[in-house]
Amino acid sequence: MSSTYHHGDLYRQALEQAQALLHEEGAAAVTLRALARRLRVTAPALYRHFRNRDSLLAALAEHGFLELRRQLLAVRRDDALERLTGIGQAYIAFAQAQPNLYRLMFGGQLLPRGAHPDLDAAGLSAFAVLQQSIDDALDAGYLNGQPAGPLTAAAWSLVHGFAELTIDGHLPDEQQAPGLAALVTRLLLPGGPPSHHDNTL
Amino acid sequence: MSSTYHHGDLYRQALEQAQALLHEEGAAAVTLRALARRLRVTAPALYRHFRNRDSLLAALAEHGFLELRRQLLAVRRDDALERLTGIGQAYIAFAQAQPNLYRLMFGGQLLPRGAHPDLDAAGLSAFAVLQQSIDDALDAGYLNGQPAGPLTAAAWSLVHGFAELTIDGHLPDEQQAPGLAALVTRLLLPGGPPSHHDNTL
DNA sequence: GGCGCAATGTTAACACTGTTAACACAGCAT
DNA sequence: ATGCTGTGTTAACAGTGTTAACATTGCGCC
Repeated sequence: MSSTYHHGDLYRQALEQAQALLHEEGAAAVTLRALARRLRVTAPALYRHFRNRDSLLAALAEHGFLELRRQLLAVRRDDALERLTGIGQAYIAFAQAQPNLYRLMFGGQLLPRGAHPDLDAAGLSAFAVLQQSIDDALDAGYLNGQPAGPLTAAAWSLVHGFAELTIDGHLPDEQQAPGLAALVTRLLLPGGPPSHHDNTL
Repeated sequence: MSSTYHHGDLYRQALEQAQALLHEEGAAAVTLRALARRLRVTAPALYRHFRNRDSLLAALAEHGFLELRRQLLAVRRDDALERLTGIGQAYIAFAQAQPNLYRLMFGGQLLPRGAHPDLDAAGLSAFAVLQQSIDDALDAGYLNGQPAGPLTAAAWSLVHGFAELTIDGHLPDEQQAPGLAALVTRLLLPGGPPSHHDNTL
């Protein structure tokens, strides 16, 4: 009827408004009908652009992983070890700035893996940044040459766990001071360059 | 009409079947109507025993925290440091054995904190076990006398993060070998007590 | 320019969900 | 026995994802 029968730009605007909904009210509020209302469009219109609701959520999470990767890549330090801790802090800052997005990315709502290949790929590409920075730190002689695999798993576990516990309010308030993030990311590391360590494979 | 108009035992059976549903199909499948069907009861009957669906989920999560606490308390070792790593591994084992329950407990679906006081209390009581074991390790001269607060935050972050990443399949498969859990829980720790010379207590 | 097709919207409908109000039965205390 | 309280049922409402059928538009093509 009017000039707006064809929205013309619905996919992009849907993603934007869905992001807004997610950020403001959480994943449960990202409902196809609510989203449609915001866009002044009927709900089935969204099915022209998303296979279903899960697929919309997966797109949001995928964007989240790409943005996380971007923010991790933006961390530049001369020293490899400082860059590693900087990346850890950037990771935690990302989660704390967008808790609802972060919960969607890791909340296990989009499992099983493989259901959304693009999402899996985006997640891996973010993970790769962390992995690379650990490899770099090892190459620079840090971390006592511990095996890279477990080291990466431990580092990611630490920042991911800390991020989740803080945004969910599971840690006492005093422990959420900004400085603690820095401290925690450093705790993993041995005090300095090569000293003896009795962990072995 | 029949002898089963009054079910007599609905609260307990509802919790049991809800646990089963959660374990088998995840939190999204724990629906009041599905639960009612399993119990051969109509959905509104459940409202005599639970304020609403969230409150049922909170009860499940609360039981989860109490069971987790029980399993952590069951870890007994002579050495304080060994007990600490044992607790870390028990924590991870709990999450891996009941991933859907663990995700409910930490998925942020039951926020904000304060909405379910009993749940918060149960969570704290589980956390307290970990905290106590760290205090004990510090008292025994381990962990280089680092400040207990950040140390606890880091330890919990590590095990929680590792648990979540593995149950969600975010870590490469090879890194999920059973031994890795042990290795990761140990990575946090300095090589041992400051030195091997005077380890009194 | 006009035509037809593909893209993209709408309407109507179904099955499912949480939730509430009104009603019905059971058992226990008086 | 009588009535009260606990616990279940029935009926209904609003909101959700999703699909089928239909309507409109814009663009390529003659």
